[in-house]
Amino acid sequence: MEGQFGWGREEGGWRKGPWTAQEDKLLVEYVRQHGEGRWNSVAKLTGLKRSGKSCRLRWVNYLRPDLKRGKITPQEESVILELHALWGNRWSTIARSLPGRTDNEIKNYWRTHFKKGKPSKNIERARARFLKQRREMQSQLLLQQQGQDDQHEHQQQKKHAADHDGEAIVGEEAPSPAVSPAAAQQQQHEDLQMLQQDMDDLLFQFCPMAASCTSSSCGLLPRAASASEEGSSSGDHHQLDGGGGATWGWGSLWNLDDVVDDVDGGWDTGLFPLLQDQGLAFY
DNA sequence: AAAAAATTCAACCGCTTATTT
DNA sequence: AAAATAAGCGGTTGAATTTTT
Repeated sequence: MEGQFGWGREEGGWRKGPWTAQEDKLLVEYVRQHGEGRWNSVAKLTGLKRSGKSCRLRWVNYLRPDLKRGKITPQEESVILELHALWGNRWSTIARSLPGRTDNEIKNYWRTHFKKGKPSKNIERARARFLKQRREMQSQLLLQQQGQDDQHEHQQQKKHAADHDGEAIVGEEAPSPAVSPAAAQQQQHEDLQMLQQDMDDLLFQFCPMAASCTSSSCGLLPRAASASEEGSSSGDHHQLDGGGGATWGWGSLWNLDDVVDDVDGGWDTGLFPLLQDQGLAFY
């Protein structure tokens, strides 16, 4: 039997839910004989219990032979990034510049990777790991310090206030020439804290999202041609109403995912080694 | 090792636009 | 010219899968 899962049954005459291989076969056969379109007659002619809408969707998003399978490539990704910055959520428009990719696919990709406020999961994870690490480190340091810290009037050690809006850059501390051992310790401690802060900032900076998207990596014009596809109607896009548009967009190249996915080492090859040079370990 | 949380993505829905009758 | 039907679009859902705890 087939209706195994709760959603996948038929409802109001039409089957819904995931397509089976047999259904696909029927639809493919139909298209071979009759071409694309006239989706409502699929059910009549083939006995498939699917609405025309469902048939069209299945064909367009999955069965179409010119579809490109597999992961979105880095090149494709940057096209998506740029075009989205340019046009916002006009998925189908964007898809026209990515042969073999569907609007649905691009939409999904965007949502899972770049949805507002959500840096790539890799960054999130790295950051979570890092913060955890830092927490532990700090408490450890605190204990350590309490142990050997006698009576020191630490007057202005908290000089860097909490609201750091500046752009911290790693390593610009100059250790003062001659200092007592105790002071040196203190100094070291501060350095460490500062470094941690810096790393924190760095992680964020690593995810640019500053705009400046001039369509560089791909020669794509806003409204221009690309009409070569499907040959039918040429000017089919709706007017670019003032409302939509690029509400925001980050630049094109910050493919951390590439680094992470393609190179095996993940973060070991990216930012972290740099930080590890400072004598800090992660994981 | 198992349970919980997070992610993914195929497919749905409602709405708009285009085409046909 | 208007109503009806079909196609297209973008947002949303939720089962299956993967990752984390």
